Amino acid sequence: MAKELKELTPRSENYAQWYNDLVIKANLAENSAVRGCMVIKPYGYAIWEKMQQQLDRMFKETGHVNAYFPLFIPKSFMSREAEHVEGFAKECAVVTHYRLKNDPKGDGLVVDPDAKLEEELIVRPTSETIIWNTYKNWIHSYRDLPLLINQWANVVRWEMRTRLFLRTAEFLWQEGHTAHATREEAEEEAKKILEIYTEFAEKYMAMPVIKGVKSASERFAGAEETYTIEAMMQDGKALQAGTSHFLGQNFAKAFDVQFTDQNGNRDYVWATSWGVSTRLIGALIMSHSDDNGLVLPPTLAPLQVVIVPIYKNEEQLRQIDEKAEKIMQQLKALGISVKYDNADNKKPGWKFSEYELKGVPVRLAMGGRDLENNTIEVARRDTLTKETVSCEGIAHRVKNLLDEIQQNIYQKAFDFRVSQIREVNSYDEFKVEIEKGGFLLCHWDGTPETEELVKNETKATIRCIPLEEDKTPGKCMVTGKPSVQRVIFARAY
RNA sequence: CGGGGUGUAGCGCAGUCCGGCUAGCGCACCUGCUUUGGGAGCAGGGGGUCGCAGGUUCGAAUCCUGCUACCCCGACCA
Repeated sequence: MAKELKELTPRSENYAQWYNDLVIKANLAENSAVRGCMVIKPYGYAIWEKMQQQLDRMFKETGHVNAYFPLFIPKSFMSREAEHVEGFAKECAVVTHYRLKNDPKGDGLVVDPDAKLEEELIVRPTSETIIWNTYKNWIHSYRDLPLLINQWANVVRWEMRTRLFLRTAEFLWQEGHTAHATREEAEEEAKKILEIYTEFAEKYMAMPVIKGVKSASERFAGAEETYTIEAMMQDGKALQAGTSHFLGQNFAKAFDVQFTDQNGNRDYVWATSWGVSTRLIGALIMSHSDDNGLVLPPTLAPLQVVIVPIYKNEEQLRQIDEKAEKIMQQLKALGISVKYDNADNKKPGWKFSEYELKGVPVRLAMGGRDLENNTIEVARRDTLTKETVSCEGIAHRVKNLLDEIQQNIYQKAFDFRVSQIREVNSYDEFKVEIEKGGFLLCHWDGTPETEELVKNETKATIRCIPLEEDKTPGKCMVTGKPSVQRVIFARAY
């Protein structure tokens, strides 16, 4: 498999296959017995836990709290907000019965037709409806606002086509749902969350993203504005990494959530919702990995340092054990996660490959030569380079190296993205350029018709209307009509 | 739901066109010895209702019929 993996370079046409192989080989996930679902294996889940911890900290620092709402949503709730129904109806799993029984014909278990639910239950594809139905009872006065709640949960969307981490039928995520007294405050909340997602992506995932708003047709079902962070994978395709929606008063009106303000006036509350999912693990893999396997940023790596002994006999191993133990203590004292792998049923070469595959940022190796010279070999995963250094001050050296690796991984991804972004001014040029991948900055007349045309002819969509890029007006590349600013077109996952 | 493909050991596959002896290979697994600075070598061993059902035949993984599961490409999407 390792050989096959090498033949599938990250930028080849077989990129998707490479990705799946890598996920499976690195022991992150596998397909489950349930169509379109995945089993997240311990190592993959450990990465998710690191992400959760960091995000949760950031949410709490900004005044949010966690809660939990039901998995099942009465069907009638879904139909309350017209656009929301439109957006999700086609991909809902539905519970219709609550009991099985033995088949009278002896064919095993069958659904008991007598146990039909009066009202079907939807397995949540997202929780806006059931949460707003609950908020109705929680919000009466301006004193109850703002309500800033996040939920860590699983959701189900019955997608036609699935891919490990990127699009599974069931996935894990966090979804924030907030209620505010004013439009301004809700809009500010949506933007604040976008900033949190951006910081998380860039600082922790080492993945540069572009902040922007979605065009009307790509907007979340039921939202007035959808903010997004868009990342670029190593094959030049775009991946939506997180979204934050300003919902206006749509859900408040659909679920009749009103409050009384300081002046005694009744009004509907203003809402936001936002989320990131286990798709981020996919984003992490596709942003940094190479032919040797995962490359994880130190801040999210479940294991930051591994120490591998190389020995010819028991006596030598004992000596290495002793030195390694000391180094481990020093590293742990600096808050670095470290594992000493002295299992004797695998050879060093095997371990080297294994930890590279799993993306452990720094590998330390100690053998007979090192014992004599009081040295240790330091290998870094991002550059695949190694050097032999003195054991003196090794812990601080490793700590600095981890920071350097974090920085380097980000810079590499950033430089790659810069090389893959270009301005395109005519539709003919666009058709040629889009085949090369990357983000194309183009003028667009702002109409869904033009967007649709481009999508049908080139499979490229508007990833976002950037918030912080060049705002110079121009003319639409397709129709020649006026355009307020360039938008990003790309093919996406 | 339209178009293509595949079901043979835990995983990956060959064998199928052109029926034939005990169904094979690589990885993984077990045992022993030698090894250990980049996925070790040698020797031995275990593991299969060849997707399911029926048919043709002296004889079927192989031919025929029906069924079924999964994968890929499209419409859908975080």
